[in-house]
Amino acid sequence: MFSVPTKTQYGIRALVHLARMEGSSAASAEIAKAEGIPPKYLEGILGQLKTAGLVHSERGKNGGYRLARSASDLRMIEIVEALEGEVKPVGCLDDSAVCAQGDCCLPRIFWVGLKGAIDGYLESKTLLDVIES
Amino acid sequence: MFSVPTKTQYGIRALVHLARMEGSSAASAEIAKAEGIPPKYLEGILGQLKTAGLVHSERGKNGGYRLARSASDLRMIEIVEALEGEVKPVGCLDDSAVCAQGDCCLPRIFWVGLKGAIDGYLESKTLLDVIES
DNA sequence: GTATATTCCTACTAATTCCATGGGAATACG
DNA sequence: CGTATTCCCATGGAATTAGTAGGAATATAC
Ligand code: FES
Ligand code: FES
Repeated sequence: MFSVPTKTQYGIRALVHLARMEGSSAASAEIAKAEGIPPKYLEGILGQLKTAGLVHSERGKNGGYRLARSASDLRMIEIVEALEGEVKPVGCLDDSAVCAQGDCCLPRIFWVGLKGAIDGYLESKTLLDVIES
Repeated sequence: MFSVPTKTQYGIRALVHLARMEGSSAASAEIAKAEGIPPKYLEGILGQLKTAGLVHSERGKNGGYRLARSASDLRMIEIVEALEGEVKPVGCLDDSAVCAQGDCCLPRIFWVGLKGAIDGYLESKTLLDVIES
């Protein structure tokens, strides 16, 4: 239950790798080899992280990726949301017209609480916390 | 991200329904109709809940299902685990020989923490809490 | 300016998991 | 016996996830 897609696991491992480079950049293929991630797959993952503004990239020879901010300023929830979208246990979180209960569905309140518990944890941790734990 | 399978949503709705019956039993088809759940699918779900010991059943005419315990003594984590298995964000939670980091993988500590946050919430809530929220 | 290393883009395939449905056997009641 | 119900097993379709493939664009080095 609640298994995390490989995409997110790979993404975090890649960012951990970058965070340890102390500002210098690393090529996608280099990270892939070091971390045991399928190279072509990682390219796409880093692309998503770039779109979200979490990493910067330079192309051409000697190009590569580096963190857009310091690891201490990068919350884990940003990474998760960049790769998989918002935490949303059930589709009806916003949409109250779905369920038999109609207006005030009891289970929904429970799910909202679960989202809060997960979001709270992910917001409380930074990439630096992960590296130094 | 972290979407909950319909099976679990249906299972919880069914248990909420049973909890409101004040001890008397309800047939699977009856619950399915009232809650808008595919009838044949619900049969299987209730079967799992029975195997886990959360509900009792009687078959034959006038048979049906009822809660095995009072709603206040039924933790939500028991329901989730009965239907989907243990909360396990990544496959390598136990198994330390998976990742490139080898022995002490940093991301793993992060995932263990996430499991703790989710489990903590699910353990803190009972079926009665859901009904009375 | 040519060779090379790299990101970037789009499309495709393969594998896995999720979501049910179907048919009927076993059981209980009256 | 007839009916209502749980129970068991197998199957199929849909959706999501995981990974591949090929090559265009761009920067550097010589
Ligand atoms: S609105 Fe989501 S379960 Fe009722
Ligand atoms: S052991 Fe799970 S990511 Fe390293």
